[in-house]
Amino acid sequence: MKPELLFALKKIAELGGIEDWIEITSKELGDQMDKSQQCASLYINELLELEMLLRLPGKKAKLKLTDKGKKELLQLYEDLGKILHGKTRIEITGYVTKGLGEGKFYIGKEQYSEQIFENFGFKPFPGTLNLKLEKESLSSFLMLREKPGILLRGFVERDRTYGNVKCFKATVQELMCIVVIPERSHHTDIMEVVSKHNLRSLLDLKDGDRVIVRVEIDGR
Amino acid sequence: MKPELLFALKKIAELGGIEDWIEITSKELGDQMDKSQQCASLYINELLELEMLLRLPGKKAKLKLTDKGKKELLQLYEDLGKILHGKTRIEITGYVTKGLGEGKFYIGKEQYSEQIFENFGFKPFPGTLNLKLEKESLSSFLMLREKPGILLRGFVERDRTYGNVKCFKATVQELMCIVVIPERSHHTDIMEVVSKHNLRSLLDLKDGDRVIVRVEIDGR
DNA sequence: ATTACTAGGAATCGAGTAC
DNA sequence: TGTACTCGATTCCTAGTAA
Repeated sequence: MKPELLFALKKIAELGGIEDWIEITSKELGDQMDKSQQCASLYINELLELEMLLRLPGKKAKLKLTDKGKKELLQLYEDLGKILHGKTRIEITGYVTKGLGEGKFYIGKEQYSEQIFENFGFKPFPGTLNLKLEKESLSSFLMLREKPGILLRGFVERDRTYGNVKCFKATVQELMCIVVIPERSHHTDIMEVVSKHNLRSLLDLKDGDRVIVRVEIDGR
Repeated sequence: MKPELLFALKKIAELGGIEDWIEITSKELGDQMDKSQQCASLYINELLELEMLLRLPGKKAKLKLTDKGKKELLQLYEDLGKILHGKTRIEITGYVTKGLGEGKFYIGKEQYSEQIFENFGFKPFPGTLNLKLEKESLSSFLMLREKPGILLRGFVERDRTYGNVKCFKATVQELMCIVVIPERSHHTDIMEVVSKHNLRSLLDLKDGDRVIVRVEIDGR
């Protein structure tokens, strides 16, 4: 990807194109970037071509980044974090919510909890803390799902297939825990956390409480 | 600054040029960036011109980013953080260490603590928690020092001049606290934190304990 | 070896303009 | 209004090569 394009993407994101459709003319974008209208128009078309941008036709065109576009910026952000701080530790914030998570179902299975013990050195409490993610954390979660993480291998039991589950070491209020992402889970804004303890009672969490999870990501 | 140059800078940083001198030829840099040797050579010279890079002459040249170069990357990192997460909250990590900080001296002064009360709503405990920063956090701290923060105005008392002090809202283990930076402090790797409480005893911290401080920075 | 000059070719950019 | 085309101008990149 060409640097100029990446900066155009950044500029569009900066103007609000990450969350919502923004109305912007190629002239305006050009002005923002100290480039001509024609040039900005070109950038937009190339970004559309690359499927990093969506456009709603109209008088003043409406623009919005695609997931692919967001990922491109997140990748750059993460790269820089790694370069500047030597590691990546991202914060994901959400609100405690009642289950419905698949996680509990998985963690209950001996085959999974055994693998957690092998990888993390403890047997998890057989329940998950479910967090409804803040809007601002969704992009980070999206990125996290792309990461390899630590794999708990799936298995088959009586005609039922249990898929792989990805784990990430994390902390909640300095307590070690694990973020659990079933490999074939759907696009969701719920994140599940497991721990040696019953986090809900240990931290005295109630539905709606705001929780910050710090997730560790491998340096590459 | 030209996008290509920024990416060259990023690449050099990625190869280790942030902390140490790295030996790299223009050919190698070119290969890394999918550009020709001549082009990479040009980038290097332009970055030297911009004072974002230092070079030690020799057979294989040694390169290292300057503070200005680091700041350029940090700025980009921060921009992206703001765009992607809507705010900037940086983590700075250090180890508890004994005083020598100027902070305690300042906080003891009624004129300062009164201003802290006005700005943050509490009277600080008359002592500071001093952290010797981790190497990885130094660049973040450098950046923080550049930020406006919240200003405690200095004053004059009996021929002695007390300078301005910058503050940043922060948390240590979910506890609200304030990072304090005397405006004319020297380049240092010690960061001082004040709080309503005696953090040292409340969190049972001993010299050498590792502490993560999360500092909030204004959205612009 | 490596760096950096020159010259030519390639791409990018912006003015004018059609739609 | 807007967008996006053509087409020179300019910038950027590379091959060749000198130091």
